[in-house]
Amino acid sequence: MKQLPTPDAARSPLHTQLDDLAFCDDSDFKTLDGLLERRQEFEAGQWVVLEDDELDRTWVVLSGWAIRFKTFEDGRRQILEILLPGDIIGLYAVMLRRADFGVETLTRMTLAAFPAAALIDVSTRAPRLALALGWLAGQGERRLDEQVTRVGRRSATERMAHLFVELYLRQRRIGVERSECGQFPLTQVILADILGMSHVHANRTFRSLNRDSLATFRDGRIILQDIVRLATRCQFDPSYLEQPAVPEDVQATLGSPA
Amino acid sequence: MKQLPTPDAARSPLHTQLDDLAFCDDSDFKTLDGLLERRQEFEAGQWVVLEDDELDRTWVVLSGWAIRFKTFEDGRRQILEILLPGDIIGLYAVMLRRADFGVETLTRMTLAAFPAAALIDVSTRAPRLALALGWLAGQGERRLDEQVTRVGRRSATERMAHLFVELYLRQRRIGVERSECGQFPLTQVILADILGMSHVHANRTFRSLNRDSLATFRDGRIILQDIVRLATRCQFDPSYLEQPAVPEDVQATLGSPA
DNA sequence: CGCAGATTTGAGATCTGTCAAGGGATGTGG
DNA sequence: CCACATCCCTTGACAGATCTCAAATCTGCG
Repeated sequence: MKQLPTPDAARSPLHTQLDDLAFCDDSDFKTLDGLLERRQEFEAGQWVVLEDDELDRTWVVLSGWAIRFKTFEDGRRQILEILLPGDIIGLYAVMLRRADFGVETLTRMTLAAFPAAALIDVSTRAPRLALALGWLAGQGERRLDEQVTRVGRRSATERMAHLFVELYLRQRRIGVERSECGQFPLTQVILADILGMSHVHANRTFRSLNRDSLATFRDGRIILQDIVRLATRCQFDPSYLEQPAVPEDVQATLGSPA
Repeated sequence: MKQLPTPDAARSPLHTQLDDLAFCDDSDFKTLDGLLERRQEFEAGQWVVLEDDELDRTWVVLSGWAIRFKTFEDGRRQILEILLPGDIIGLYAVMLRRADFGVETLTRMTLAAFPAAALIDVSTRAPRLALALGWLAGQGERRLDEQVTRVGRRSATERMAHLFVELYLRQRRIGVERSECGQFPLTQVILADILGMSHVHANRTFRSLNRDSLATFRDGRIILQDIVRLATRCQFDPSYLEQPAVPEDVQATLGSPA
């Protein structure tokens, strides 16, 4: 059975994601909350993870936006993904104890540290929760697959429209207010580095969407005006974002939530 | 302590990868072999996983080459990664019970089926092994990060050189004969779909490397002629392929191999 | 031989990057 | 309040990269 949202609003995005699985129960959430002891605030533009850092903890995003990226010596930068509330940063990287990427905040942000040791405990102490975290990691991998195809096989306009629709749907899922959906704190330089193009071309591409009344810019934020036409423009297929149900055999093996 | 290679040659690539961790012992390998019951042969050009298939098992590559990819309705295709012996296909996808990608063999291939149920068992029955598999998955994710960067932020020549060096190093790791290293069963159409370019441009790019005596083509295979200069050409940084040591606290928690 | 698939090349159109410059908003110090 | 710096958005011009279309060549195979 689905759980009601936790009173603690700051933690709800992760719970919302896990709730969608209809799989964890209150005791799992208690275990999770126990593991997420250290909470930490960041300002916009701060580094959370340095490239090539040794990594002894992973982070859970409670609020705010961040980017995960790689840079070259010559200054080129590729953003691998946008991190939103409910996302987990570097679940595997922490197992390897090394970050091959940097993480930087785009807005004020609340994060919860997830010590490496806890990750190993969790599989024995709360196998259902461990599976749920693996589930989230799987979601992240599916998004990364889509990022490869977006950058590799779509035109500039398609790339941008596709990213916008993805972000919109991810906001919807984590329970962002309807009126706040489709508003992104992204600069055009950041868009360029996500989509693998120069910032000049990112501007031209955005202006083109803007001329077609698909997106606009106000108060430092990108605002989507017509999701449906954006999705049409890039033949958006939302299946890679969908949350599949938990198979029955898995439920049988691990036991249903209370 | 490192284990000696298993007598069963066909299974050795996976063991080799796991051996590098110096982490699993004989009983772990026995457990692994027990899980990999169904072995299956494929011809070149066969489908292993259909796009949008329901997925009730994952596969371990024992020998041969394959690609994991996505296609569009209009025929565009993006190859997400090259699969080599020792790689695991869709470890997370199987948890989600759905493949958002296809897998197709490039050569004759031996695969071992890894039933979904076994994945859930393994974390309780052989936690060290479960961790080792997570490790491998982490390696795969790091490669995917690099694929995003390669496609998004490198020139055509850099992309191709970078892919070649990666494949060479991966062959080295899994114990391919020195004389066989740097020989790839890849067509230029496949190269194009990995690197996010047209096959015409893939040809021109390859010809350019060929003119510089960096790579050549013989008997249907690409053959690298000068790894060092290829690596220089794309400022190759091998750190994303390196196998970090198992942290001491992890060893302490799970116990050392016998 | 004839076919299918793969490589190769040329020509022209299109896309994208680089360089350069200007404008607007914001913040700081005088 | 102004001067100034900074950051971001915007645009034009041009060079270079890449795509598409088309066709020729080559190779393995039945």
